[in-house]
Amino acid sequence: MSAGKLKLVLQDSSEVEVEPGISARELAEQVNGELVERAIAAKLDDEIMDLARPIERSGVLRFLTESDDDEDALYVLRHSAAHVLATAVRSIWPDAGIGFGPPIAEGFYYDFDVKHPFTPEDLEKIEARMAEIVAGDEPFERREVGRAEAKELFADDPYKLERLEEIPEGDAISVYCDGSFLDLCRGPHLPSTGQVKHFKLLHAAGAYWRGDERRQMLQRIYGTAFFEKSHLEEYLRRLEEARRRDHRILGKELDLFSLQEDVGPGLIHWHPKGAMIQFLLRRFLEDELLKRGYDFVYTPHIARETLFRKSGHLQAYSEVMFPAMGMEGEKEDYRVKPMNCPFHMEIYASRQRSYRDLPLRYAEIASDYRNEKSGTLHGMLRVRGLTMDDAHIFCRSDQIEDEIYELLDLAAYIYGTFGLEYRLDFSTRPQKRIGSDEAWDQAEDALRAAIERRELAYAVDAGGGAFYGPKIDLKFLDAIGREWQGSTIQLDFVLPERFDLAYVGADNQRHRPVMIHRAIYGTFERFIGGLIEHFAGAFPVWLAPVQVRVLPVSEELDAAARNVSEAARAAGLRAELDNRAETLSYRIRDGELQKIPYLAVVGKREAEAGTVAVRHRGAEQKQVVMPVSEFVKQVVAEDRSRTLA
RNA sequence: GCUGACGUAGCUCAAUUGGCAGAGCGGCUGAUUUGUAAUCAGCAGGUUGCGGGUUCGACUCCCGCCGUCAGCUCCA
Repeated sequence: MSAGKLKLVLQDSSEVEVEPGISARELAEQVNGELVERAIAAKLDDEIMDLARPIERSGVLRFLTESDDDEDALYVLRHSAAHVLATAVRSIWPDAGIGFGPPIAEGFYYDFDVKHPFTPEDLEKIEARMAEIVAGDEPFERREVGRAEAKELFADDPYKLERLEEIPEGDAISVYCDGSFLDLCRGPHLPSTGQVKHFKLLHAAGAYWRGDERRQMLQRIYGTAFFEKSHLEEYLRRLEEARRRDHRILGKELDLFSLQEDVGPGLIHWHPKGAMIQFLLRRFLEDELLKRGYDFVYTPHIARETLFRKSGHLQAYSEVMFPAMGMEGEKEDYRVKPMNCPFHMEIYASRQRSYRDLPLRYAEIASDYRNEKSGTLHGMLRVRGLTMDDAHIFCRSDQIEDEIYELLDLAAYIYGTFGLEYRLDFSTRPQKRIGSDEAWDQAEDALRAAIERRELAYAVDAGGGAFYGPKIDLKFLDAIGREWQGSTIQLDFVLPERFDLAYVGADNQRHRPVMIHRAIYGTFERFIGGLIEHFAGAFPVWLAPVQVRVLPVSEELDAAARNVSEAARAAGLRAELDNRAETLSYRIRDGELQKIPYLAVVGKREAEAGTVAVRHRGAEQKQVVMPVSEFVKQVVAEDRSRTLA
C-alpha cells in the first residue's frame, strides 16, 4: 500500500486505495458512476456516514442505496425525515423548543416544547409543510463546530444546550442544516430533503424530556417514512390489519371477555367462551405440572399487613398494592395480595423440612390485585386483577441449575404447543441489591449454565435483575411483532431470609433453602390476550371454545342434526346446534365470522346416509362429506394432538 | 400518574351556526323451510358516560368527575 493512502474494501470485495479525505461520493464517482445516482450514504465498517463526509481511515466500505430492505438505509431516511418534521414545525411555530428526534424501529419521532399541544389539524398542516420542504430539495449540510460556537448557535434551545453539556470534551460537535433549520445532531443524513420521498405523520402524544416523569413534558410527533410509496401504503395497511386482530376488538366480536365501568378499570370479566379458553389452558398446564412433580396449594386473597411487612412488600411494593382495609375491632389492617409468594413461604415454614424433601414445588393458580397506573392499562395485556400460574420452588443451592433447566424445558414445551416464538432475557445483578457477591456469582452461574445446557439463544440485560436475585424472562412475540413478557423465572435470596426458612441437611445442620419464583404463562389475562392476537381469533381446535357447530339444512332435519352434535359431545367435543330459522347461507356466514373450526351441515342426503357435509375453517376444499363417526373421530384426534392448524 | 383525543341504542356510526335524537347490523315477533359467507316484513330498544353550569332551549358551549384510546413513565 502506498504511503499515506487508505485501503477500502468495497462490497464486491474489490479493494481500492484512496487518498485520505476523499468523500464517499467522490469515491462512488471513481468506482461506478451509476452508484452516485443511487447512493444515499455510506457505511464504513460499523459507522454510517454522509456521502459528503471525508473518509479518514481504512476499512470495509459499503454504499447505502434507496432500499426499504436495508435497515441502515431506512435509519438514515427516517432520521432525515425527523429533521424535515422539525424544519416544518419550526417554520410554523418559530419559538417551538426542540428536543430529540431519532429514527426508531418503524419510523421516527421528534419532541417539541410548544405552548399548545398539537391537534390532528396541526399534523395535517405540518405534513403539508413537510411536503413543501421535500419539494424544495434543500441539501443537508454537516458542519463541525467548536463548543463555544455551538453554545451560541443553540443559545435559545435549552434542551440542545443540555445535550451539548454531555458531549465529552474532545469529541467532535456536529450540526446539520437543511434550509433554515439548524440542529445539533450526530447525523448521518441523506444528501438532501428531496430524498425523503414517502412519509406519514401518525400521531402526537406527550413524552417526558429524557423519559423522566419528574421533568418537562414535551409533545412528540410520530411518523414513518419509506423509499417506496408501495411500502408506505403496505405499512399503513399493516397497521389496519393489526387493528383487526386486536384482542380488544376480537374479544368483543367473539364474546370472550369484557371490562365494566361499574366494576373498575383493568378488571377482566371472562365470558363463557373466554373462560373456556382459560379453563383449557389451566387443565393443560396442571396436567403437565403433576407429571413434573409439583404440589398444588391454595392460599387466601387477603392477609394482615404483618405478612407483607415481613415479606417486605409493604416497604418495597406498596405503591402497587391496593389500600389497607380497616376492620372494626381489629388492630391490624388487611391487604389484598399483589403476589402469592409470602403465603407459600408460610406453608414451607409451617413445619420442619429435610434436605430429602427438596426440591419442593408449590403451584397455585391465583388471583392477585395490583393497582397499576391508570394510563398503563391495556385490554387484557395489562390489568389490575391478574390470574397468575404461579409457583415457588424451594431447593438447595446445588439443585438450582437442574431446576432452572427443567423450567426452561417446561416453558419450551408450553410455548411450542401454542406455536409461540419467544426470546430469552437473562437479567443480572443490579447496582442496588442484597446478598453477597458469592451468592450472586453462584446464582448467575447456575442460571447461565442451565440456559447454555439447553443451547438457547439469550440476551443479557446487565443490571436488570431484581434486587433480590437474577432472573430469566421469556418474551413472546404476537403476530404483529409486538413483544410481551410472559414467563419469568426469578431466583430469590431475600424471602427465605426474611421468613427464616430452613432445612436440615445431611450434616444435621440448619441450612437456608433457595427459592425460585416462576410463572410460565405469566398471567392468563396477558397470555390469552396474546393468544387471541397470535391466532387472530381463529383458535386451533384444541383451544376453540366451540369446536363444532352443526347446521340442519331445514327444520325437519333438526333431529338428525341434534344427533350429530350429541355424538360429538359424547366424544368430549365442544359442539353446538344452530337450528335458527335463518337460511343456511346466513348460518354458515355467522359460523365463519365466529371462526368456528368445523361447521357440519346435515341435509336430507346426509341424514339418510349417516354422514355430514363438513366445512373446515380455512381448508382448501370447501366441504367434505364423511360419515358422522369418522368426522367425530377426526376432530377428537385433532383435539387430542393439539394440532395448531 | 402525566399529555392529548374521544365517550350518542347490544355493536359500528350519523345528527347544519345551540332548535323534535337517526341508520345499518344485532335482538324480538311473524311469514318463509331454506344445500354452503347476509330471505322478507313489523316491533322494541336512548335521562346522548356521570354531576354541575350557561341559555327561552344543550348530544352540541363551559367546569368537575368516571371511563376508553394513543404515547410517556412503569411492568406479568
